[in-house]
Amino acid sequence: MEIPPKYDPSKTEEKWYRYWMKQGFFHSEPDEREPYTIVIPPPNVTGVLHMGHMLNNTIQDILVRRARMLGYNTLWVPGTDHASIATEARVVGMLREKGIRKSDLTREEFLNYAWEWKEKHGGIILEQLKKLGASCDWDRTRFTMDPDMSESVIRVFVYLYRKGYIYRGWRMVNWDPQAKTAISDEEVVYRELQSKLYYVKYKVEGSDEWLTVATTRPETILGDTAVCVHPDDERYTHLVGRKVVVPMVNRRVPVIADHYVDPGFGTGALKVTPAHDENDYEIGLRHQLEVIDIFNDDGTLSTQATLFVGEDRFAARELAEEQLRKEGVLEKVEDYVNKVGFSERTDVPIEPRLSQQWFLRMKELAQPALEHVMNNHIRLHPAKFKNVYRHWMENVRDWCISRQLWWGHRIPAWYYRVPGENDQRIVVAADAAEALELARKESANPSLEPADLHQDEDVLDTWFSSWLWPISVFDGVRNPDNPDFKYYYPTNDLVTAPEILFFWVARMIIAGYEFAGEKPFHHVYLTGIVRDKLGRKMSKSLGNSPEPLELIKKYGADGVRVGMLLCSPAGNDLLFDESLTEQGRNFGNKIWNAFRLVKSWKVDRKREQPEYSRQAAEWFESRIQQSIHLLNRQFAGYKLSEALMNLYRLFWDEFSSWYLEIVKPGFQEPVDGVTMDKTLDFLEQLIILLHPFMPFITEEIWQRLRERKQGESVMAAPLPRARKYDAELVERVEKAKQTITTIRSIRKQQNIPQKKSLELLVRQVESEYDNRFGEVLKKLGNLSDIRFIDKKPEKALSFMVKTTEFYIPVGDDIDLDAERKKVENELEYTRGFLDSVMKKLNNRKFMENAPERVVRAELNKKADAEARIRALEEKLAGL
RNA sequence: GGGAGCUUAGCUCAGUUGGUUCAGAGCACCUGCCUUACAAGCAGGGGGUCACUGGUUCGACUCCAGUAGCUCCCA
Repeated sequence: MEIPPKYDPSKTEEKWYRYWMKQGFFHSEPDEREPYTIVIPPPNVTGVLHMGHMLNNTIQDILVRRARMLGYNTLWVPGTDHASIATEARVVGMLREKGIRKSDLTREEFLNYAWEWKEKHGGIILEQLKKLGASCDWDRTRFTMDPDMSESVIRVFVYLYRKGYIYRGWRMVNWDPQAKTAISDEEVVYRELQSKLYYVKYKVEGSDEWLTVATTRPETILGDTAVCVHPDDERYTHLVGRKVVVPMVNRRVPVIADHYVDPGFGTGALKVTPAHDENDYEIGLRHQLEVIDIFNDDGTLSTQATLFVGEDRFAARELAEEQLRKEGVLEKVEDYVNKVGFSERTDVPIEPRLSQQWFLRMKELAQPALEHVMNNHIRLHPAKFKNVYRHWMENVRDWCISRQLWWGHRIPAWYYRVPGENDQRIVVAADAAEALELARKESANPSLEPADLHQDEDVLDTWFSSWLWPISVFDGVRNPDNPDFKYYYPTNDLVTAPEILFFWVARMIIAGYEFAGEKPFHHVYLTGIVRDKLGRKMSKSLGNSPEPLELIKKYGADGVRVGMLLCSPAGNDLLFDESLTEQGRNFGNKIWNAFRLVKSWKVDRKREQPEYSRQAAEWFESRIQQSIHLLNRQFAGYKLSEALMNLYRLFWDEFSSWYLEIVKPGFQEPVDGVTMDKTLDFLEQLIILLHPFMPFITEEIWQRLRERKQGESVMAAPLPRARKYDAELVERVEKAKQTITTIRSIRKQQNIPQKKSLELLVRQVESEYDNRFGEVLKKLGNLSDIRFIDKKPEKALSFMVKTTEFYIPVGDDIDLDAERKKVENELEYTRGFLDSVMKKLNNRKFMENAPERVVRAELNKKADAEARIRALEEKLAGL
């Protein structure tokens, strides 16, 4: 069969993925083997594949495929999360296009639309992962709102509430006025903004004096309930305790003193708006200030503001500026750069807002999670993230877990009234029936009806379900004794981005210890962020992100995988460039052509194996082992980039450029049987080693390499184990290779064509030249003969490898001057080298303090250098 | 403002407890080749005062201190 000279991924990738699926290779059930488990970081159900996913899932697939080939019972659980805010925004947008407003719908109607949307669009990203070759067990695909997963979330909420970890309280939260929900601290991104600093005069009551404050948000003056100065600020001590009049609203508010104020900023006087600034709120608490909330939930001004009611907060800012100017109290306006928080979800500026939310107390829960990372029970790769992790965990703050949305897990809290009490009572229970029962009991009122109870309208933060992911995908919350959970948990590796170390990883660890009594995973591999060549984060708005599926189409999934990995040492950001995927594709083509060459050989079983081929096979046997040892170390340290480079060089340099070139039969000549078998065997080993990185091309070649039965696959081939090998042999060949390279170099310098065969003379005076690979030398160097001599020959080019002198007789056309110059240069260098060695050896302290090993090494260097110098001097004399 | 980390070839990065072949790899670059496996290739080659300054040491890319620049996280 004719094999095309270029590898075409489009002809193989679909075919083999279907084959693997059909054979059920990705599926796992518990058995007697040791398990190896990864749960996918569930991508957002609204998401489409981006470069970050490509990297992340390539790495997971490599780990999973390797584990499978090492004989583990391997499971990679795929799935998606429901992404409350993002999905709800998407659905609201879709409805708007149909002319439907969310506010016109009941909760149930809205959720019907949302589910419809999810069923239709929710699986795109998982389909895309298949194109990448991801060997997930698709039979186990999970979604964070699956019934059993939802039940787990509710159970956990009830459990934590009853344990006293969950409470409801007023807090300053990060309010997203567009999504109309609170978001967590972690979902706020701070950006520097060019804004203005307004200096506004407040009239001191009962005097002619004015007090000037500086603010970036003049519209919030409407909610001012105090002006604050530093207690030690002498400019203002006489005013403390007096009252000032708030402009625009003419409210009388006290001047208070608090250490929070920075006397150096602005005028040293701070206007205090407890409802709209976290620090002001704290000050308000300390000084029992009134709280006036001037905003509605959509960021417009409320009736409490009294002015500009119904205007958007930014319009109100301009109106306020105008009004202040009109009142003559706007002293000046300066340009000012400040940091403003934006919602990660909707990208609108966050409004600090006082609202009633549900919180999870974190301090205590975080303890075991902190310890087990610090003591390496759970290992972070690279370990530098331990510091960051510790810092966060030691300063962990309570987690706001409620969101003012409908799409998600509705908070299982019910409110009801007891006659004679002002505040509603709360019951927390797994469902309405249980809640009713509880409420009846707690209120001692058995006549309470379902209609008397009203469930909280909010849903839980999405992370409040994904923190259970490693447990709940195996139903470990509800059924901790089920066989899947017992077998697959804890999982082995988690692969994710450092960006969500706290959002998700830390919380999963917390959940693991709290709900399963055991860590969720042994290792966390933190990938870098995919950036463009210029180091900018890839984003839709910049348009600097390549379309992953287009890349796959262009370079093949294997090429893209290699490209991603080539630039991604763990934890470092990777500067992605399309040329890397090109390199990946080229590597695939190299593999393809090596395969093509070997397959093209005609075999003559009667033919005897040439000596050079025997030598090459003997060497490569050890060489491949050397790489396997290294590979195992690299995987143990999660150095996947290096592992790939190791194989890349093994295949390209060692196997293709050296081994194949040695054993390659002459034009139209057959190869002997022994060499053919050996070569096929080497190639097969290399293909197997490469499979986790490049699943498709390796399957294609593996299937063609030998007769295979239906149902067989390289996926199931055992990975070659590390065995003992002859390291010295590898070293010797390195010397032989160096000799060949030098001969080639000389040919090039002297314009001697490769076709012209040469004689190589070896002079062994002080060193022992090893001619074990002489036949290899002859073939690759095109040498007619290798002879040993005692005396330097006339009219010969010379070179040295280590301490061995080599000569190539070239007759009359030798450039004596150039040759002399070359030798002189080398002499000078070697003498300098000897000097530096002698400096050490003559240093008494060195001889006393340095370990014997090092001293011996220096003595060896001395001997070598002296031998070399003698040889060079003789050579020079002969010229 | 607080914390962490980084700085090695044009680019992206390795460099394991300070000591042989410790200054390395890939890409890029230069030169010569369309040599019937591969031009998505082959052969050969150049390139770095290891950010800077000082200290410890017989010996520093490696340890310590300071300086400069960059990045990230948190407030």
